Amino acid sequence: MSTDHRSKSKKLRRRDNDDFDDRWGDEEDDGFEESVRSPKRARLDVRSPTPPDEDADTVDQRERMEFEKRLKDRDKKDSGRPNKREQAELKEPTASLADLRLRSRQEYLKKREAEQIALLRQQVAEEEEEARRSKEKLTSAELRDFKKNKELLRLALERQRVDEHTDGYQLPTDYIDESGKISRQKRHDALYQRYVDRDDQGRERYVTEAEEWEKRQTEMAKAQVTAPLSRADVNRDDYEFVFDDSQAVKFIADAPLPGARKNMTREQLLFEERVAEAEKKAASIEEVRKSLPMYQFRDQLLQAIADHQILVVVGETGSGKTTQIPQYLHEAGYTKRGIVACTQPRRVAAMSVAARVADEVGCHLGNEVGYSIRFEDKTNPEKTVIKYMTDGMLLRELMSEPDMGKYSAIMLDEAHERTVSTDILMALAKDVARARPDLRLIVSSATLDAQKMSAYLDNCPIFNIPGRTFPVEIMFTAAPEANYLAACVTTIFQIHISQPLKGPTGTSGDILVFMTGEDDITAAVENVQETARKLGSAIPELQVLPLYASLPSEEQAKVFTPTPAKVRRCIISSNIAETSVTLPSVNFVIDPGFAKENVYNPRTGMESLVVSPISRASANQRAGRAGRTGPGTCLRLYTRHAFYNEMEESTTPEILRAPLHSVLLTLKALGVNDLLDFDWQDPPHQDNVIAALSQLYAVAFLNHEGRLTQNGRKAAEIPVKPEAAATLLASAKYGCVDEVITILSMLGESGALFYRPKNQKLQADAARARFTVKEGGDMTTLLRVYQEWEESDYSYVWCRENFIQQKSLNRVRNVKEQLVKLCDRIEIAPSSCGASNVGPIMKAFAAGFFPNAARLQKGSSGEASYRTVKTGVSVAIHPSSVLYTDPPKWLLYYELVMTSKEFMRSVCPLEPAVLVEVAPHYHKMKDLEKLGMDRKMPKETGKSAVGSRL
DNA sequence: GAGCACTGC
Repeated sequence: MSTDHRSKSKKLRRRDNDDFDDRWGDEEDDGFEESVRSPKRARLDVRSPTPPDEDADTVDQRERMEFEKRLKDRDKKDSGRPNKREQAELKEPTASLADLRLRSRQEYLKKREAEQIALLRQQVAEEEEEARRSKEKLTSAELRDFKKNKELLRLALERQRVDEHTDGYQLPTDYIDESGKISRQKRHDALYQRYVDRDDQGRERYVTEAEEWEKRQTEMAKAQVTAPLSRADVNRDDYEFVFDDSQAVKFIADAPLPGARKNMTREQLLFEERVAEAEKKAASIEEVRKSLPMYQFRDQLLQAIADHQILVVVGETGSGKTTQIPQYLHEAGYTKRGIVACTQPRRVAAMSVAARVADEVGCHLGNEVGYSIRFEDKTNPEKTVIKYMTDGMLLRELMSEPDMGKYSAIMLDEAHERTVSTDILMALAKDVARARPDLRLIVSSATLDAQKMSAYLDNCPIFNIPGRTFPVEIMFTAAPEANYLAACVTTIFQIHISQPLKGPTGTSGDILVFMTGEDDITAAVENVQETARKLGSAIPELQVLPLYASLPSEEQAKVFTPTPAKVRRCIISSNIAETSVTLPSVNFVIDPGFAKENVYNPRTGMESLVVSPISRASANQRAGRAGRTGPGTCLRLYTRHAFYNEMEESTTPEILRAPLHSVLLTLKALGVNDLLDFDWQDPPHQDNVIAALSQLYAVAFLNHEGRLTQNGRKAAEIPVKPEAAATLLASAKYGCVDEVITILSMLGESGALFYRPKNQKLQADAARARFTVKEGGDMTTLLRVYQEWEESDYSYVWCRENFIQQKSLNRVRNVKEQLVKLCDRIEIAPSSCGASNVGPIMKAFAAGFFPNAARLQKGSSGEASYRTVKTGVSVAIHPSSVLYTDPPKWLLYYELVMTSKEFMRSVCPLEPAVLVEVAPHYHKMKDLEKLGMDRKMPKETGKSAVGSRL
């Protein structure tokens, strides 16, 4: 086709592969149609070569081709105005693609409605039964719920009846003419009004939605194609990028990730899955529980737990360990002696698993089975016997109850993820177990780490439970890929073109691509969309969706909707899809082998996000995401050699990468005094421990013996970083507790607070500038944002108008409420200094953040450069700060981050005299004066250099 | 004039 197109596609070209593996993109000259289902293709397709939905596909294809032929014929005939008969025919809604899609959607909705009503009916029946059984025990809230459901069911049934009588749709009265009949003409006019177009001679012609779409796409692609593309028209030369064999990424198959269903033929797998599905539908909860791989090991497991105080359980995904083990312990009577706790690294996991187990046990969530996470405690002290909780929550509980007295068994789930909290809990629980022989500790781990975990836990036995996942075929590239973004895009289309839309067992053939961050994800999404657009109707529709944590919720929700029929979905995601989010319809995973990792430098106190290669454990976790609902394929954009020789076995535990201030304070509060000799699974670097300890000493949370002071004990209760806790404690003295609490809550979210849509950057910046309160820098500006939101009565509209993420502000509100409650507990009296009174607030911040002081460097041309007082590191104000354009001589920073360079994020101005006043043990006026003087230039010049920037 | 992977209290 056009050279223009060719040159564009060259951007995506990476290297010429002489020996091309015919598993991918081996088009012969037998045309596109053939190649899609060629027997050769079936080699990659380890499952059935003829998918079960083939018939539907062919029918649709035929309809589509017929439709396209009709369109073409009509275009040819269209030299004169169509006669009446033709016109009528054209106006008749033919089975256009849009119509088909709409119809299938409607059918789907209808089916779904029926299902929902059936569910609701069942629920109401159950509730009525329960109400009969236990009238006096039900709370009024429950009764209200029951009543609501009943009403909902009544309305739904009523609506259904209306539908039955009126053929589903009602036309507005406008479409009914004077005689009371439905006017066909009027209706057609309305339907096609939008699509009336004029040809070059100014004659009217009707354009369907599909045509219009094609036209738009063709124009946008600037392709020199005049007729709409159809499969038959595709000239392979035009689409070099997709069809040129030399451009395809070459993959080599590796031994598949076995899954639990190894050694099964395709037919067996198919059969198994059908059986499983049938079971799921028919079986009662009890039967489902018995069908889990766990069940046949129940007695053995309970015996092992009875015999051994500590046990490592290796339960693969889908084994049901998280839901079943606590129930088994309950059934075996452990809950008579105390609560069975199960920790999770994530809040959603704790909530959803608890809900599931409550369902299985047959109780209301929050009674016998409950969960406890930050901001939400859904347990009942008298009733709850199985408690799911986040690891951090259990750690916090231990501060007031170090012997874990109320628990009879503790299960640390997902311990292989090695969060700081799980690591510390493991060490503490191991210790407590020595003193409490009745306590049972179960640690769940992945296969890879089980040995190490067991060695750490006094060589306790390892209990293996098989999982229920499908095998995943692993492919490596033959040679390293230089540009992983381009390689991803190429691979996506290799899959899309060569693989059937549906998996062999009827599961969806969706693609999941792992990218490092928002930027890459956006770029990849645009690239894939652009390429798909150029190909037009030559390929099946490809729906591309991004997924990452800071994406607005409504955008995120899209990936959880069912993939439409005849469409392949391609989700381009950050690491969020590795553990936090499960996408069941994924059959192909593309793994470039990178992720962003947080690196902390204890010497400078600087954090940075670095793109680094992932570990083998991570890579296998990613691959496993392709085998949730059926056998899958994982395409790794790195070589087998790199996998085994260049990648680490497992991800560096968080404790080796994170700042330790808060962790050490927590440990001290738990009574651990000798930190360097603490029984770490992986001891943190000494530099880091020492840096953290000296910081805690500086804010007087530790005394010279390294013991917790009274303030330190209070600070350990406050879930913010130690400098912030010190600020909060100091605010009582300066009478600005309320303001400081608000600011500290805001600072935690300040990064994700403002959003700047690409097309409204100026408006967003203007809205943001409106909040600026220069005297107190970012701190008072944040205060003002919160206060205005509060005044708007926490309005959603207000957030939208000011380009602020409401999700973030809601979190701020939660944190603030929690801090207020905590202040009451640790006896900090509420006080307020008034919004316009910046002085006390600045003093409180200086009292907590005094180690984070920086001095403007003079003589530096261009951008204002600072030097940190304590470490002498060269840093700059982050451009998102309100002080960026007006840098003060002295300032305090909340945190240091390294991105494109070293930045201070969230800063406030500072008087050096205040620094000496609040921290005389740390800062001496003499030293500060020395810093303020410049060797080369007199003081005045420095000042005017700043002044000239205004 | 920059930009934030993901959790958790």
